[in-house]
Order: sequence, then structure tokens, then C-alpha cells
Amino acid sequence: MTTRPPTLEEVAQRAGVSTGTVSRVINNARHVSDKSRRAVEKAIAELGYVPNTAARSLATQRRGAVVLAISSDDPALFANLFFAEVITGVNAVIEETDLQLMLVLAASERGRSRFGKILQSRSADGVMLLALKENDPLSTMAEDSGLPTVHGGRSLDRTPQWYVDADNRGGARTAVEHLIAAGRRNIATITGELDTHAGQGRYMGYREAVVLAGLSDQRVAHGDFSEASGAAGMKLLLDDHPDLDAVFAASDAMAIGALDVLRENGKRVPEDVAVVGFNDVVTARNTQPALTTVRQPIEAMGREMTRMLVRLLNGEQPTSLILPTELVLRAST
Amino acid sequence: MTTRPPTLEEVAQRAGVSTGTVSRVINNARHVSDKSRRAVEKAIAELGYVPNTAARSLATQRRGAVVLAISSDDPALFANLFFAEVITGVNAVIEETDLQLMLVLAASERGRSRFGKILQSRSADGVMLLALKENDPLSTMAEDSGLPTVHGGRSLDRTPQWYVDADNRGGARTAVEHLIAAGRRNIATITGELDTHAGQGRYMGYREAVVLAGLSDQRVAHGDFSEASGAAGMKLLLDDHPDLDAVFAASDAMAIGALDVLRENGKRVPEDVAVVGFNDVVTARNTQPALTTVRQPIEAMGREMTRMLVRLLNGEQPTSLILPTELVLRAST
DNA sequence: GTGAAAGCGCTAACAA
DNA sequence: TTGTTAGCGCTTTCAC
Repeated sequence: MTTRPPTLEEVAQRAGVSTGTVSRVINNARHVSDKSRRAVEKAIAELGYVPNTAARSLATQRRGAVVLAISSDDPALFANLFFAEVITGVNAVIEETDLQLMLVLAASERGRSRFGKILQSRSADGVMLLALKENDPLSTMAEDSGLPTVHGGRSLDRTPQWYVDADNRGGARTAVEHLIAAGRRNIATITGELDTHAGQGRYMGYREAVVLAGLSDQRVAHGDFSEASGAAGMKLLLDDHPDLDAVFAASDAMAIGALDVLRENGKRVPEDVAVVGFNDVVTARNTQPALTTVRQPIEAMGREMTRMLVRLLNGEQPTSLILPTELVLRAST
Repeated sequence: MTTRPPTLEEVAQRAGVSTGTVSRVINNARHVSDKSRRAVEKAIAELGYVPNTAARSLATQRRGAVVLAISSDDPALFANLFFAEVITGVNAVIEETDLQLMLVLAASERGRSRFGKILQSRSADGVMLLALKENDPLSTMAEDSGLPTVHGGRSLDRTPQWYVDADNRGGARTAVEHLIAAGRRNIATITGELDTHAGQGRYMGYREAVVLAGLSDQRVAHGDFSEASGAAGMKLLLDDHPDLDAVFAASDAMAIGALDVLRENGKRVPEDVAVVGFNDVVTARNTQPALTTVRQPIEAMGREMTRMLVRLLNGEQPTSLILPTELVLRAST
């Protein structure tokens, strides 16, 4: 059944021209007469010719593929949603090109070494890296490989040359300013991991907003983005600052944990305490009450990362990007 | 900077053997003396040699890659979660092999034609298909291509040769039997789209359970898996069968819609009406009350699909699989 | 057990 | 504008 696909040479014979001409038509180079072009196109259509990608790669030294590497040890749900959205964005741009998308989930040691192999064997022309953790080994590997690399997000230690990130700081600031505008004065925050750029940025955004408004920035609990840490943080805050009237949580998961604790402690949301989260994953809509949150342009990040990489592959100079976030108002504020 | 990677020939020179021998070592064929083998391995290590995949593909006529194609027009959230989990499972098995994973999200016409190109140009050795819709064009394309193809899920019209599916019928039956065991007698269902295998199977499971218990299977509303259709279905059921004391919804989203309507109508869950969903996506845990649901082994589906494809590529005969589901008990029943 | 050499299907440089 | 041909880096016969 599986009959060998036609080769370029067969197309040439059928069209009555040389392989060089066929190749020129396919890669639509100049210097081809209309006559030959038409003959070749006819032959291609008749034979159902499709170029052999391996042969082409070997000849051109280009792979026609890019890899999206995701390094995730994170709590499954958030990470899943996040990467699904990123992939959707990436795919949208990839579809407009002739590139193919290779996916590497490099959580394990094994995954990392596979990623290394791909880089070394030049199986891909470029890489997009979604390193949700700091100091990710993948980042160094990609750099060492010399392949064009675009990062999603930044680390604290060093800013990659090409990256797309969400405006964590601005988003947090806007969220807290919203609380202030709504008349809240004793605003607390539950931070994410402060050794991440996102965690740091969101904390800075909080401080900026409260300090600029002449309010105290001392109502702080430190979490790690997880629901449990949000609950724990909320308990601490309630103990230490019983006067608080608003909480900005650096993730929706933490906000959800905080909501639970507030409910247990008989605090009404938003009457007694307003709550804002960050992310807008599914859950935000289904909490009680629905959670006001800062929406990140996750799909757009995927799109822009891909556009950036494509530019890089074309030899153009792209610009790193910080994408704006959006405050989504719901019942919790 | 980007210096050309070492070739097999260079390894051969360094090791003082022929390229043939190096190749034999790399593909660990027999007929290599320990001496040569060691020399070659040393040279490989020293040079940091990694085979050029394009050249290898050209020579072997194998691509060393499989494609996971997802055809999704579905409501973003569920589809995202679903495919993220599948991908995780797929990746886990892929990591154990030398295969590379290509991802094609073929929602648009463009995506479909890209998929076709991949098949025709033999850029992949096999394909995994996650066609969330029935009668998906991708399915036909894959079949026509003659490439080994494994399906996730089945369609109603025809059962693919190789597939992995969840036990929709059994899961539904178990869920409803649970309701019966809990003393419910007037059990309703909100079905999913009945032109899908999953929708049909879950409906059948419901009927099986109630009929076998000597109860009525007439409390039925038809939905389309979406939250809105769940709400609509629940309204109809409440009108037509005010005596109902339990609802089995064929998706969590519909269950959530149903919960809202029940609340609006002053029905207590689970006191007045017990509710069971199907799927166990994130939201299920955060509903009020938390939703009892049938959990599908989504990640396992990804894993098993991949194992099946790998077997096919190895020329073995796999067996199509129906994976068991699990009832997750929470507060809503 | 090993080496030599003929491809795999395409591109690109050079000649014509 | 077109044809010819030498690779691209690997695998795999076939001799030895």
C-alpha cells in the first residue's frame, strides 16, 4: 500500500525539464520561464509531489522546525492551563509559516538530556523556552547551543537577550490602585515566590501602589503561588493585621486559598475584605464570590514569542516585549 | 561562534577506523571488535559527536518523529485542559524513546492542510490523533496516508483500527449506580451531544443503570456538554419532573450549569437533589458544593496512545484499549 | 571484523 | 533561462 512518494527527479522527467528548474519553481526563485513553471506545476499536481523534508534539510542545513521547550515542575493545574494557552498562541503563528513545531516537556533529567540532544544535533532551527522556574538549566543549554532562542518570562539573575514577558509589576500596581480607588486603605498582599521575576514584580507593583498613595506596605505574607500557601498567608495576615480591608494575592490559586480562610473567619467578601488575584485561570470565575483578577495575555505571549523567533530566523532584529495585563473586575472587590 | 558540529567522518578519522565501523558502533550492530568500539566511543566523547538527524533520516527513510494532531474547535477551557493532560502523558512515553514529538493543532483549514503536508512528505513516522469531533477530516487524511495511526477516542460512524478510549459507558453506569445505592429513585440525566461516541456512551450507561434497577429512564434532557446547555437542561428537567432527586450530567461543565439552576430554584444539593458530573476538570473541586464526578484517565490515554504507536512502529501488534474511569466522591451526592 | 563506495532526495554553484 | 553536478552526513550493502 504505502507506495514511495514521487521524487523531484520524477517531476522533472514528467515536466520535461531539469531537476534544477523544478527546484527553482518549488522555491520560487527567479530565472524560470513561464512555460517551464507551468509545466512543472502541472507535473507536481499530477504526481502529488511533496518535497522530502529530510533531503531538503540535509542540503540546506536548515531544519524547518522550531522547538518549544517547557520546563515545568509546577503544580499541574496552573502549569497545564498556562502551557495549553501558550501552545495555542504559538501554534497560531506557526501555522502561517512552513515551520514545524516540536514540543519538549523537560521536567525530568531525561527530558533535559533529550532537549540537549535536539540542540546539539541541530534538529531545530530555533528554540522557544518557557522556563517557569528560575535558573533553569534549559536556559543555559539553549544559550550554549548558539541557536536563536526566545524566552517566555525572565529570571531574576539575568535578562535573556530575547524575551516576551507579561507586565507583572504594572498589573499588580493596577490591581492595588483599583482597591485604593474603591476606598480600601489597609491593603495586604500575599506574595509569590520572591526569587522569581514574576513574584518579585508583583510584590513591587503592590508596594509602588500603596506607597504612592501614602498607605502602609507592611501588611505582607509570603507565599509560593500555591493555594495552600495562600490560605496560610491569609491566616497570618488576619492574625497580625486584623484591620485589613483588602488583599492582593499574587496568584489566583493563593486568592482562592485566602477566600476559604476569610470565609472560615466570618469575613464577608467583598464587604469586609476585598480580594484580588492574578492570572485568571478557569477557577477564578467559579469561586464564591467570583474573583477579581489580573489577566495575563498568555496566548499573546505564545504568539509574540513565535513571531520573535521567526524574525530571528529571518535574520531580522526583533525587540523584546513586555505585554500589558488587564484587570478583570468581578464580585470579590 | 556557531561552529559546525563534528561529522561521523571526523569521528572515524580520530578513532582511526572507517565510517562504516563508527556507524556500526553508533547503531550498536554486531561485528565490531571491542577495540574499535572503545576507540570510537572515545572519539565520540571527545568530539561531542551527535548524529545529524536529517542525514540519518534521508538514509534510513525513517523520520524519528511522530505527530500528535489535535483537532479542536471545542470550548477553549475544557479542550485546553484535556489536551494539556494528554500531552503530558504522551510526553512521558516519548521521553523513553528516541522519537521526537511534533505537535499540530489543526483547528483551522490551514492547520489541516499543514497536517496533510506532514503526512505526505513523510515528515513523521506515525500519528496520534485526538479528534474531539466526529467525522473529523483529519481522521480520513491520516488513514489515506497509510501512516500508522492511533486514535484517542472513537467516532460513532466507524471504529478506528487502533484506538484508546475511556470507558464512558461504564463510568456513567457506575455514577448512576452510586446514586441508586444512596437511595435516589427519580434520577435524571443531562446528556452530551448524542452524535458523539462519548455522549452516546454516557447516556447508555445511565439508562443501563436505571433500567436494571427497575427505575424510570424517562427523565432526560439533551445538552451539548457546555455549561449553558447544562443550565438549560436543568430548567427543563425541573419543569417536567419536579420530583427528581438526582441528576447525572454527562460533563462537569453541564453539572456546573445545573448546580446554578438548582440553587436559583431553592433546591439544596445534595439534600434535595444529588448531582454527579463527568470529567473532573479543575472546576469540579471548586464548585459549591464540590462536585462528585467521573474521572477520566486522560493522561493515561496519552501514555497508552503513545505506547501503542511505538509498538506499531516496531512492527508489533498492539491492542486497542478502553481505559477504566473512576468515581470521585465529593459533597454533591 | 572492517573498509570502500553507492546511494537517500534535495539544493546551489557553475557552465552553458 | 536552463542543465549538470557536486555535495549535505549518514546507512548499508558488498568485498575483502
